[in-house]
Amino acid sequence: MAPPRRPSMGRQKIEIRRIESDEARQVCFSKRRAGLFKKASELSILCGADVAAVVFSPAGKAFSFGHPSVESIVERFLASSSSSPGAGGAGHSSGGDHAVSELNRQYGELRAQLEAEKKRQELADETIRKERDARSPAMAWIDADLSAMGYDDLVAFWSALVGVQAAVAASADQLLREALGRRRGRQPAHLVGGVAFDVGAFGVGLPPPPGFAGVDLQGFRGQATIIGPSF
Amino acid sequence: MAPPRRPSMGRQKIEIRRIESDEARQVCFSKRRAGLFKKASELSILCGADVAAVVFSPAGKAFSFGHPSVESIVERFLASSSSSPGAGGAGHSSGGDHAVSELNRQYGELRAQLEAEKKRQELADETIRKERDARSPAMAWIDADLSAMGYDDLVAFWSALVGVQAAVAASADQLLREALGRRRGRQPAHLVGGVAFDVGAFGVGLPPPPGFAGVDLQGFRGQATIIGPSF
DNA sequence: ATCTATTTATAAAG
DNA sequence: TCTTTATAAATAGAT
Repeated sequence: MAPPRRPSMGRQKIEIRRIESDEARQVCFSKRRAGLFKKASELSILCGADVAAVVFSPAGKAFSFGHPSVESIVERFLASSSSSPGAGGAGHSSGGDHAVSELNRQYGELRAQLEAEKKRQELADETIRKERDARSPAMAWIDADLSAMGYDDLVAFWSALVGVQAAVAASADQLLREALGRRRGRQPAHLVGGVAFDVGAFGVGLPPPPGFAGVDLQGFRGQATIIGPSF
Repeated sequence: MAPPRRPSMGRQKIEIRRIESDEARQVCFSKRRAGLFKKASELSILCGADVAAVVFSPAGKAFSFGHPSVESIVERFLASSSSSPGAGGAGHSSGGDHAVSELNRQYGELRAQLEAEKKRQELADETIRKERDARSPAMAWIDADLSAMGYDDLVAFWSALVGVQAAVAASADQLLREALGRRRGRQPAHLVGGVAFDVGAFGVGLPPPPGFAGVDLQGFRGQATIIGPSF
């Protein structure tokens, strides 16, 4: 039986030297240009750095990425390296048909830049979406770094929990009342003037319900996260 | 026999968003700046392209790579983008005027699109920043949509809160024990074998502490948000 | 700075 | 230029 030939030889190691084949070079240029801009974008986002990258294809077509913009970075760069005053504007005479190719160059460059922006945009939108999802799904039950809290913080947190419990109780009470009120009958005597959802009925000492029972705090160095059932 | 502990957890996946830790951000910046410049260099060699990359660290320090030189690329870039396309006029005979004006039209369109994208981007970034600020201030104490919860949900939530309180109590207890243990003296008799942070000491019926007292649930149609003191 | 386990980037091929 | 696949390269986390 013939060895089931791999559908691809996968990525092969290549020497870093000029690619001779025109086509292969063009393909590589496209891929790596995109890769470079992606890296530049990631660097700017991850580290809050200002980054600009400008690439001229062998054919003379310009592509660029810049955050916040190529111009601002270039300006800053020139200003900071102003030590050589002579570097300024070599008088270049704009040649005849040069204008058209120039226009083409700018067009291609803009298009590339726009693509980069769109990618960035998608990332931002994705981030917003994710964060919103993470926040609401009915409730991010609790996400506290207990191990990092000092005693005072813990006491404060405790107090807050008590407050929240009161709110929950009140809400449940309201719900019960409404439900009971909808039935025509008179309300049970033991509810009149009281709360239907008795706060006192749940002792603090009660064992936590399944799923919340074991909150291992010992040896927990990161976030102590307690996730409740998804509503 | 102990599992032969991995000497490293290896590279972990990370979200592409600002690294909060100053140190981690600095380390990442160094590594990725080097990576970016290497990629730029490879692109220029493999494809015979002219490439420039300029990076400003968050601290404002400039780094750059350029082939053949940053200045030459920048100059070329500025020359390309300074003149409004088509304005350069020089009488070039090639290509009909129609092609040029069409190119101009597309160019303008793209430029407008790009600007729109950038505005959009700023908005998105702003949104993310705001939402993160709003969320983190040590902890978004509780952010639950109580009014949307059914009775069962409320009961479940209540149970969760009880569980969290137990965790908080245990954490506080641990803290107290450690604090007491560090003093050389014998531990007070009333603590031996018990919990230093007495769960029972805080009745559920306690009035909520200032700032948590009034959680108006009646007539609340959106999210019931309770924000605690900033730690 | 150095070392790994992994994630990413990308060379080949379709 | 997209997609897929296999593999080289980059790099997050820890030391």
